[in-house]
Amino acid sequence: MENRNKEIANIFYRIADALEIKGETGFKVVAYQKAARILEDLTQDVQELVNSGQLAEIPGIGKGMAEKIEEYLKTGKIKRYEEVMKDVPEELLKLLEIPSLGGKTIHLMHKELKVKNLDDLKRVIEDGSLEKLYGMGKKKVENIKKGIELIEHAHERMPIYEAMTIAEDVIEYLKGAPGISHISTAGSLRRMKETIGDIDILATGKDGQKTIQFFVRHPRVVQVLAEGDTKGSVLLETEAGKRQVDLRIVEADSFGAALQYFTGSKAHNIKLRGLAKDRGLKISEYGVFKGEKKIAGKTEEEIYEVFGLPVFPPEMREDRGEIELALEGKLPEIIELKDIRGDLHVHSNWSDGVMTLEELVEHGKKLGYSYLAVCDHSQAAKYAHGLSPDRLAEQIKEIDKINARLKGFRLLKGTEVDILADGSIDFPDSLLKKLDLVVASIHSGFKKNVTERIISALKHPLVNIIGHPTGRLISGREGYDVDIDKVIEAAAQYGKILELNAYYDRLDLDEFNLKKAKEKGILIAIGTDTHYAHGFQMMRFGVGIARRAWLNKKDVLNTLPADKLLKTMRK
DNA sequence: GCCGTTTTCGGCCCGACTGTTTTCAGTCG
Repeated sequence: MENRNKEIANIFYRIADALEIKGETGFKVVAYQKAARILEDLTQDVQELVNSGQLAEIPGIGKGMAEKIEEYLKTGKIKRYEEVMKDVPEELLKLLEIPSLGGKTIHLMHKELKVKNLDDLKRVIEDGSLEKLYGMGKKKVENIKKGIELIEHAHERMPIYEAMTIAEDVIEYLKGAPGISHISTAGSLRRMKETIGDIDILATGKDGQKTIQFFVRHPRVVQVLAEGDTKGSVLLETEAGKRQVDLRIVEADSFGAALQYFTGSKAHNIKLRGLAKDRGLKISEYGVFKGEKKIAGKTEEEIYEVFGLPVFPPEMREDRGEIELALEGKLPEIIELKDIRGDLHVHSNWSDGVMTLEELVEHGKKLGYSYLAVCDHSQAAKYAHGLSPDRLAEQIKEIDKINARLKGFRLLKGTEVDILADGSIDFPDSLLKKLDLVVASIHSGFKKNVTERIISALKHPLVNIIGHPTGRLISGREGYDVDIDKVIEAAAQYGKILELNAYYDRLDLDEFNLKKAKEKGILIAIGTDTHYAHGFQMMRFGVGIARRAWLNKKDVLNTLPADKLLKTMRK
């Protein structure tokens, strides 16, 4: 069900690619891409919108798109797609992924040299026939060759934690550059997307050229892709492979405009530019202009203020309705990192963590939290030294002792208990009753009746939270065979809480499912699932994703003080 | 292909960079 939105989106993306190669006007290409993105962002099944006749009311979905969507829902096919693909070999679409190679050139090499795939392309590079085409030359071919190398050597998106670590390292390094100030991340990293393509950094500098020269001499640079006065682009060697980092240098007077511009998203910016146009203004990375006169540029506040708009949190800048709402003064408040009063999922050395209970307390206090929920594994999780019922009983006593000595901080007695193959819970009720909170998770049998098992856990009166509800791992696992919409439905029905696991490789629920959960009034618990001290830092990624889903402070359980949190839990 | 109380036709975000040209096209973000 849920995937039909995605299926149609993919077809639209492919039509867009094919049209680009066919040399259609760029506006059609953009129209298909926009429609595809709208479908991906929907929280409802597109069929529901068709049924209620609301489909064509969505801006960006016109008559043509609506017809094609309905056609797909009825017949499983879109004629226009098949038509378009008649002229464009399947494998040709993939060539668009090659940097510095676009639709026009692909069209040309397809028509003139009968290039149909990557191998053909390599051949016409080697035999020199590509270079002879009109408008081509030695350097263009050389750049295409480099582009091919780039995509063939690991260029997939990186997890946000990795990107953030690299960015912080580069920013630290750049502080030593001559004349530099105002350094910031930009792009999808600043918007806190769960994965990042290139790392974008923006700074102001007195001498752009010198700063860029300093930048490209970073000790881990293995290739310089571009080196100009205002822009540098490099590949850095990291443990995970080569990663691209771009640096832009602007004048202080344009910093806000550039930061706004390079933070994106592209769709958000296009909408903003449309607003500018309506008002006879022009907006670029240098500022907002009225005729020749620059009327804003120094800060993001200035830029947005021109349009009567607030400074959007970067996480909201996706053109998902934020601009329209803000124009009506109805932009919702979203949660902030400082609203978090504690971490609701941490492990100790009683199971597979490395920190003692005392160390957990120490770290929790240092972070300014007022509680941490100790959620060690249960006995079925043998690989993780899951606790037997006796050991858990012992841990409960130990935590009571520690809490008795504490003021203004407490360890919550929790568990991350396994949901077993038959949907039952790995601890007896008598023990669960002694806990402050019960997180139930799937850790085995990823393909066996997962939906039913999770729903039976949700029905269990002593289970409060479902941990990492889909089980996906960003860097390499699809997740359980689970119907997450049914799980969300059931959580709403039984008044239960779903976890946003903040560990960077999980971020589960993701932003789309969080949005669905919020719409059903479900409370979210954010926990880092940390097993070691550094892992507490994952909270910022969890909150970032929560912000991308527009969660409010009230949607998140651990913005509550401990007593209220416990009261909520007992309801 | 989408969209509209300044338009149902003619617009659609803007600029940098590169490489190919000799005034511009393609690609990118």
